[in-house]
Amino acid sequence: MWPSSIATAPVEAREPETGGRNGRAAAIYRCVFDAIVDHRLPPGAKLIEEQLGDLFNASRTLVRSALQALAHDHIVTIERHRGAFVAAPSVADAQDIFFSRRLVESAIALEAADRIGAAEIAALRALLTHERDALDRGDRRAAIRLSGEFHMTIARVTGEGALTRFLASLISRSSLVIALYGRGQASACGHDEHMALADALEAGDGARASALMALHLDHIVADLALAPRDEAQLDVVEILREQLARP
Amino acid sequence: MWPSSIATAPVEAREPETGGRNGRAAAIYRCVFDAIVDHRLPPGAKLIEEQLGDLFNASRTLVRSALQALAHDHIVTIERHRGAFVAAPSVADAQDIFFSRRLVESAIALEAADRIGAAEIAALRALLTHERDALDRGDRRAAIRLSGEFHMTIARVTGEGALTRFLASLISRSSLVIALYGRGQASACGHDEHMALADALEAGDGARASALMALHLDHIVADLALAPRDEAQLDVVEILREQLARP
DNA sequence: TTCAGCGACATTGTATACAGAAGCCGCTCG
DNA sequence: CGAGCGGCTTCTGTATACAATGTCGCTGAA
Repeated sequence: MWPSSIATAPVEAREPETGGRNGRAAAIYRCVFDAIVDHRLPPGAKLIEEQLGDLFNASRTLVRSALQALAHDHIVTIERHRGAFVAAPSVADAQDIFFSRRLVESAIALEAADRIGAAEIAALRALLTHERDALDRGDRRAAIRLSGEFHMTIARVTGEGALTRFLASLISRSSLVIALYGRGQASACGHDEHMALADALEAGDGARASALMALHLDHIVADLALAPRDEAQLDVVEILREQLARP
Repeated sequence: MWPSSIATAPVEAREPETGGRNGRAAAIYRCVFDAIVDHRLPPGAKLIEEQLGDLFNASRTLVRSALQALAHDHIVTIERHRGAFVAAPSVADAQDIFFSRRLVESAIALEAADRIGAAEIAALRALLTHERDALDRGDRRAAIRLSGEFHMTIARVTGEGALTRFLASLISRSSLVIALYGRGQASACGHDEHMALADALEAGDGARASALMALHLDHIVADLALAPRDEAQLDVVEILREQLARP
């Protein structure tokens, strides 16, 4: 009675998740989003409405709309009467992001191992090849993007829906975390683990895939330099506070 | 030990998640949000900007900001040049929402069993008492809200972060699904299962809690009347499509 | 009676104007 | 010479005006 297409139909294919806005605002959203995720706009960078408006030949109205959507995704922070800035996740935020990813992605891996098909395996292998290339030629930017693609490809095996979108949001925030706390090439370098993950998925071994995924994310977070930034300034405050507390 | 006010506290007390907006827009957001989740505004209801603006003594600017935030949460649908409507999740959306909840919440239950403390157990028990009361006096609205609170309380054992917010969003969308597809008292009626869940958590039996959670959510979805609404119209389209495909 | 065409109305999309807050810079005074 | 302060500038917050577009009802003819 009900066509089977319902099961596989994308839950929301049309909307690029800009907060419901259309065309022009979405373009601004996407452009700024890409710039941030690609580390062309660093955390903390100020995003001035009129500036962006001039750049996109749009009024502040549209720019604000895009900025609000970005703020909703925690990619941008809006401070009252101060403006919008590229988000700078705190250490606690970073831990939260990876805690969430660990929980969600290990469950996804378990699920995906049962459902994954040949085409998807092939897609994963292709991504791994590109990732290898990017690492070989030292293209950090591409490596990070491909790593995200890899994780998203696994997630999409379970369908395109709320969960996938949530993970996409976590992955883009991860990019910010890496920009802030990543050191050297460590963070993009789960390449071997990615391969092991693809193997486990291909073997249909959900339990192993799930465990590998958890481990992989643990390693990423372990490789971060999770110390608070702005040490100098923070230290001043801390030192003064300690000084005052002393008898 | 635990103030009873918790029972009536909104699902998401701290951050109204309005896309970073402040004060007035957040108030509009919250008011409309509550009205929708409490089934005072039915799915499909049109939300006219100027109307809401008059109601809140605010200009359309603020109303739009709130509506966009709601749209981002998929509580409201914005159609270009047509306006904003209370979202009416499709059958596929409903399945997606509960698939996501099942995956996330069973993992959360596993985690929470290890971390839950006496105070949190007590909070769960208190919620169950209130839920019992609500069911006894046939207060469907309260029962649904308390059920959501119960799930959120478990989630909060694992911390307050992205994951908790995501679940809050899924739970509010569940409320819409129940409004559309819920039949009788079935959907609010996981009361016994909630109790078993609390027991498992108290016993620290993560595996059992996780399994119970998955089962519980399966039961909720099984109790929905997941048939497409607007059957007449859809049938016409379907029939014509079949007609055309015929040789 | 029904349906197509058309036009007025209602509602949203976008731009802009104005007000208010926060930060900055130079000025003055100790 | 340095610190405190007041005006100025810049940017955001909100309202409103105008343009674009969809909706609905009316009219007229088949």
